[in-house]
Amino acid sequence: MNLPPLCEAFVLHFGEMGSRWGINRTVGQIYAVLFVAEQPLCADDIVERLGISRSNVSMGLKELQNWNLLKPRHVQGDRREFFGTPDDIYSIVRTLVDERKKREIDPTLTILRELLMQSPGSDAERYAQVRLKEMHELIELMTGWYADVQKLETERLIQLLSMGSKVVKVLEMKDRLFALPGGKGRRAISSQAGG
Amino acid sequence: MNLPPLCEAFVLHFGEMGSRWGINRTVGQIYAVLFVAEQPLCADDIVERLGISRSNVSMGLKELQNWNLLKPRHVQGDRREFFGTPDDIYSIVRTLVDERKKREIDPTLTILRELLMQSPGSDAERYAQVRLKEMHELIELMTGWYADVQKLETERLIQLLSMGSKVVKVLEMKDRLFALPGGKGRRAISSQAGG
DNA sequence: CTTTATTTTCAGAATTATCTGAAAATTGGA
DNA sequence: TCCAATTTTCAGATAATTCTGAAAATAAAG
Repeated sequence: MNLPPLCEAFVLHFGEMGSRWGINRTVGQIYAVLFVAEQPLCADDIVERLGISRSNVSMGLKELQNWNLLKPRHVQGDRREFFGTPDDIYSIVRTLVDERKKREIDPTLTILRELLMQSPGSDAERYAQVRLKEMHELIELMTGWYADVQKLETERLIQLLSMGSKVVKVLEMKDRLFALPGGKGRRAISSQAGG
Repeated sequence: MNLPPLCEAFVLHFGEMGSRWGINRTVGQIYAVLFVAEQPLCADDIVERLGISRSNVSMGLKELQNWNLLKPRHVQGDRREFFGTPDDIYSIVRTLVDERKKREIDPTLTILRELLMQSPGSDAERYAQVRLKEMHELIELMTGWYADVQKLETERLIQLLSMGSKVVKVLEMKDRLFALPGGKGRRAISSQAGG
């Protein structure tokens, strides 16, 4: 590997992590190299830095492009194609989450809905549906939260995440301030939650 | 596979998804079988349902236990060990997130901190540190949010997730109500966010 | 159209992960 | 203690994946 020690350490770790997330180690390393590179790189730059075959780099770049994780760049007077990663790290995370959702969560929700439509043919199936319904509701809750929060501009998102659970305190305060007689103010939330 | 069609469809899908998340397909299937089973199962029950070898089941169960994902159960007058999954699906997700954090996020934070302590020996390393710092701050923001939110009881968590970005509206309202002259009320949040 | 730089494809090699059966270890009861 | 039931281990077999080099495809420049 032909990289400064600091970069190499990061690239190795990132590749390792990638392989635990269902991403090919090499693809993770290619992404890491691009992430810490000040300038966009072409395929041969990556070959040189990682010491892997040109064809391997080609396939890796293709995969990363399928994930919308790369920014293609052109260098004046150079026929080769260069790639970089988005400057805004939040946009990287958004892309990652969106793509994983599309590939993994959405198909899972589809299957769960299909299975919940079926009429159970036995006690075993009836009980399985109870569990599948719980799972379906949980996934919907989490994806709903993400879909909503995703619309926020980054600064607002940071604000929200920084608050953490303190938000709940604010909600309680809001409830106290605006509660109608009989606690009507909270019912809208509870009904969404309960399922 | 010796399962009712509905269960089989779920088990197959879950195994497939598992393999995209760095979990062995068979381990995913074992978990899925336990998840939809009304009663705890012993290893041989799983052998029968999945049609895989006894030793494979043994290793799979061991791995799931390392992830704290199983509840060992005992059946009166039976020497065999039985396993189930927690009834509360929220506790399952908490365990999953905790374990992944422990195995993947925490070591990553450690490495990032180490690399950020080093004095850069070149422009390339100097720039890499800029990017690594961005990544470190983002991960700290997200894990901080999780650590905080994790403490909430499930009902509160559901409430918070159901609100999604509407929380921001409530925050804005709070700011307007309690802002000190000169906007002092928001500074605590902005400083955490900006880095 | 031809040439040449560059990228992509893909069959087979190399590597890695997974699975199995047989043997060893463990455990609870007699 | 011994025995029998059960679980775990692990070396080798099997299967899946990743990687490579060579050839094909593509595309810009002449």
